Amino acid sequence: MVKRNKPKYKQIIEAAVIVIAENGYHQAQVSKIARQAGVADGTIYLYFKNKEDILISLFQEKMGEFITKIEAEIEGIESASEKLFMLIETHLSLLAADHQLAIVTQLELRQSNKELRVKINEVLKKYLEVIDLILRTGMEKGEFSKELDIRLTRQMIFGTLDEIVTSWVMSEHKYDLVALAKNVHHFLMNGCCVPVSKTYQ
Amino acid sequence: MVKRNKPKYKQIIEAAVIVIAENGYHQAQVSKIARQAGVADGTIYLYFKNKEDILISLFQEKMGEFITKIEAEIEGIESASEKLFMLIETHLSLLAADHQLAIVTQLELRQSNKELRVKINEVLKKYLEVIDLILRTGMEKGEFSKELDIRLTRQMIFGTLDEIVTSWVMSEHKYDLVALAKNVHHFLMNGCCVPVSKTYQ
Amino acid sequence: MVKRNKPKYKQIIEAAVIVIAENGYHQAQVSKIARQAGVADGTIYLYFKNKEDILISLFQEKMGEFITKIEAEIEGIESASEKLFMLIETHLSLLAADHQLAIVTQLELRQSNKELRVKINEVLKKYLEVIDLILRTGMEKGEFSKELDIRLTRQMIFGTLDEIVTSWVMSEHKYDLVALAKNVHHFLMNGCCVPVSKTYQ
Amino acid sequence: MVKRNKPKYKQIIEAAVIVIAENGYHQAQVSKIARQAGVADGTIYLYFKNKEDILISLFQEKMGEFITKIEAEIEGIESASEKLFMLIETHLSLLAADHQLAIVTQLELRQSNKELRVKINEVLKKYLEVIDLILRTGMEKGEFSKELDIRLTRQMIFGTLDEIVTSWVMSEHKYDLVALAKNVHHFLMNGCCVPVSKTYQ
DNA sequence: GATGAATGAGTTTTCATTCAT
DNA sequence: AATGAATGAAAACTCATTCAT
Repeated sequence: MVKRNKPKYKQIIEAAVIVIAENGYHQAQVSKIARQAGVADGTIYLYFKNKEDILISLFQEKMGEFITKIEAEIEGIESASEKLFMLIETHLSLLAADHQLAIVTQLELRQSNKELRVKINEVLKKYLEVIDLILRTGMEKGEFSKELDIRLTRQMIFGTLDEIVTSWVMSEHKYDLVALAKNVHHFLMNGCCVPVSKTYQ
Repeated sequence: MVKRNKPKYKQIIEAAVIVIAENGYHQAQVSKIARQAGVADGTIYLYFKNKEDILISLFQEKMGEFITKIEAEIEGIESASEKLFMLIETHLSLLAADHQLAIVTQLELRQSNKELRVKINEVLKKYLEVIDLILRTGMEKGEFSKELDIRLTRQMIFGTLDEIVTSWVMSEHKYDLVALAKNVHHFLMNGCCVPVSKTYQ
Repeated sequence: MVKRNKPKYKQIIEAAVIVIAENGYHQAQVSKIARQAGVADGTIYLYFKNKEDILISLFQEKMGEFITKIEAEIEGIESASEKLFMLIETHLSLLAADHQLAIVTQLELRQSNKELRVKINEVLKKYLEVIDLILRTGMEKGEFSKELDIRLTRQMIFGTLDEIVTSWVMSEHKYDLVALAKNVHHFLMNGCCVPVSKTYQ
Repeated sequence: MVKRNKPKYKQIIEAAVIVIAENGYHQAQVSKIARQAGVADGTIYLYFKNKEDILISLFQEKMGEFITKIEAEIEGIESASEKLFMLIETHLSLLAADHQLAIVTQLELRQSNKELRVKINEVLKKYLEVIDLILRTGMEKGEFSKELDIRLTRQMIFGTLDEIVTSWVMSEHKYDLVALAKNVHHFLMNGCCVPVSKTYQ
């Protein structure tokens, strides 16, 4: 049985989310996480190589669930545009539903050192590939412009979503994040210019 | 004469940019910055209240120049769309032209604690207001959709630019950042959908 | 088991006495105390909140023993005058027997900041209460003048003893401190005037 | 003209008294004293060798005045006992009349390092000699017991006075210090025992 | 497997003093 | 005589990680 499936593994990760959300990245000492998890400091090191490993594992676990859920949601959908809408809505819903996780991923984990963020980016790649797939599908189906620069478009979609969620977290969740999905989708599909075609309709 | 205008003030800030870019945020000790600036450790504290104050001042100075230059570029332009293009191109140009500054603002300063980042965000607001102004102008002139949610659109534009520059920095400046301006502008104006109107024209 | 009873607690306090006596208050760095105690610097902070806490605890422990011993010595004695003599002799004996402690309490700890000295004074209060008790007993028994101002008399007795010990420490323990007890007691009982009564004897 | 007589010399010493009384010994930086004195930091060093020299000079000047005044008060007095009373009363009066000076000499200057306190003790010697002289006079005149140990008695008198004033300063001058003179004198003359002789009178 | 006491490296900041003007 | 900008040495404390039990 691998460590990943033992109860204390998840227990420690959940404790880390809570401790980081409540105390901030720099005040999330290993001993605090251990206390929150109800284990001894040393026990942490039976499940994780070091502190950084807790954070990477946290991100992997949470991002894994995140991607799985999004893929499940968009699976049966035909239209690329609708797939994109569902990705946006699920992205916003999942983070709106878990304030602590949102704080940890949008604010706190970004304070980690460059090394850790490189590893986080590797985990993120899987999510970016989901976006890429939607884009390629849309281009093949003629829904999206054939001239899209995939990498650039993916960066813009991800950057857009990320900034929106971060702003929402920094505003202390004052407004309804999910309600923005429709507008976000419309912007990503049509930009901010006046829809010329419609004026001729 | 205020400290801000004394030569050592700027000298220390330039030293901080170099030291942070080369060593990373967490390895940028005050003594290293002092050595780079060619002053004694204690001299730093004649110009800055504490280490955090160096970083905030750095961001204020650089962001101030950044905004001033962008405002100068877009000033005489009539069309909001062209203003937006110029903002994008200048944003990318300025950071492409100063690799060290790009590393510091896109990667290193984000590792700072929440307190510092809150202060950084206050400085950022002035830039976001420039974007807002372009959006409002464009809406009034009929160039941009009248239904734009200003806050949301501004977040998407800034999030897009920020993610593009960050990706470019993390790729270690492997490609031409400024060359992306045209595509970015097109995406922000038209989104990723097939330009329906044009097919009917 | 509370920290106070763990062996390292006392070990660190004894180390602090030695280091302060040998190096002086301002040269008694935490790392020096740790080295003398045979523990790591960090271990100090498992037993003491901060450096000041070491010094307060040192004073509390030593003053606690001091008072306990004096109370034990004077307990069975009937006469208030003899109680006072025993207090004087024990006070001088205990400090004469521990040169290092005498240096620390008479000279070095007085260099501490006001905050620490306020806390030291709180500990001292318990000793002053022992003096008060002797004075009240003596007044009730008719041994001491009924017109004594308790607070003032206590201050004079303590001030006398303190100055004598301090002078002895500053003289670098050149003479026999305990031998002074008899004269000190006589002075405190009779003052410096000619014993009028005796002239009539 | 020696420095001692130049106006800035006294000006700096007065500034030091004020700054130390208001801020405490450890918060009395040279630059603060300079500002209070209305001179530049560097000017201090035209009048004093170093910071310690300010403090020693302060003590010398103030103690000099102190001794001069006390000597003037006791000069014409015949009786040693009355001389002693006048010394006590003047000692208490002078410090009661200058709260700032009392704080500085009783509390703040004692935080200085051992080296400085050794020099302070040298200045104190002159005062102790005044006490010694009274004692010797009294012994010669038959007012004081012929068996007095001069050094010890002087220590007890000084220790008594010092402790009384220190207690008063620490109580934040809550009671009338000078009013205690009579009782203090009576105690120093007769001790705390019941005046046996008088009962026979 | 679990514990938790012990370790020790590493950095910001203050402030007395100097000296060119 | 007076200035005040510049200097640079020095120390408390935290916390990730280990390892004997």
